[in-house]
Amino acid sequence: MEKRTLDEFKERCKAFGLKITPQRIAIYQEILNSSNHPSAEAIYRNIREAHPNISFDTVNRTLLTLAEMGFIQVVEGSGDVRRFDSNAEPHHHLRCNQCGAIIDFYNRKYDQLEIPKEIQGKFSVNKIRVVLEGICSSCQENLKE
Amino acid sequence: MEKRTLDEFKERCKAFGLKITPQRIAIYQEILNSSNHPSAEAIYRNIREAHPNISFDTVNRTLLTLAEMGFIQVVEGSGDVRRFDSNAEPHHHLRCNQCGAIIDFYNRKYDQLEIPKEIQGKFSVNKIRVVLEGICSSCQENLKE
DNA sequence: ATGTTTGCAAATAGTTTGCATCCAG
DNA sequence: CTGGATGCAAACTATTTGCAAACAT
Repeated sequence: MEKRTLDEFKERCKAFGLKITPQRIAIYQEILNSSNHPSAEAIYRNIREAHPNISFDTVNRTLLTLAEMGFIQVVEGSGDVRRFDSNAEPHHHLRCNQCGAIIDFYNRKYDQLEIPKEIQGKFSVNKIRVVLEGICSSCQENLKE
Repeated sequence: MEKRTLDEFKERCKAFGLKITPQRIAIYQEILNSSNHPSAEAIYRNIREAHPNISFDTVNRTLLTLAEMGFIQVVEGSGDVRRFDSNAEPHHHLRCNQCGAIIDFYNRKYDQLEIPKEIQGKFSVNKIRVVLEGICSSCQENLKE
């Protein structure tokens, strides 16, 4: 379990050539406190209480930067245009982080994954989907060049 | 494997109280041909070739309707506002189809799922994520009322 | 000093809504 | 006929871009 300290954050910023600004620190602290999956707007609202002068753009841009650094993640697919899947059968997805392609695949084992006990009863599951993220073959080709 | 015929589509429309219009049929045929995961815009462009008078709104609205019918799916999360996940550790998601909540959970077994042989080599996987879709406990409560 | 970051404003993109007209049932 | 569906336009919402001023290094 990697530890998440302010110092570690500063180190990482340096490693990425990013300056340490009060705004970045405020955003860093806010996002670590949020246990749900907030939008930029929600984070902005919270931060404003302590930092009334911060702008929404800074929050939004910084979150995107933090995601690039790998400090946080963007919840899959959100923010993109809506895409439809003509395949109504149960199936799983390969997702290319480079080009954004989504490739369907089928797998019996994945369809039949066991639902963890902690979840049974609390949450009623009606679909299991496995998403494998990575780099598709054509992007791998392109990266070689 | 359920079969996808025009007749079956018409049946389903009737079952949902939806009228059978030339536009619906065109959209139905187009979406079945698309093996990738198109946006409404992309489907609209394709349909226009054969049906130059169709409007984008009709395409978009019909796709949403087809998704409600369960005829097609919407790719997870897409079209929503962007949401961030402060948790950079590998973890999995519970997704409530009612209220849209995303709940993190951890599971060792899921982290270590075997990558299907067909995929190894073709696609380089660097993250495995399991998404369990269903209804969260608080929405289950609300539905009882 | 200087190059990045910020805050503001404007532009863009995507989605949704309202409504008059049209058409399937 | 009649209610749902369509097409157009306008309204919204979210996201991105450009740029001058401010700031970290």
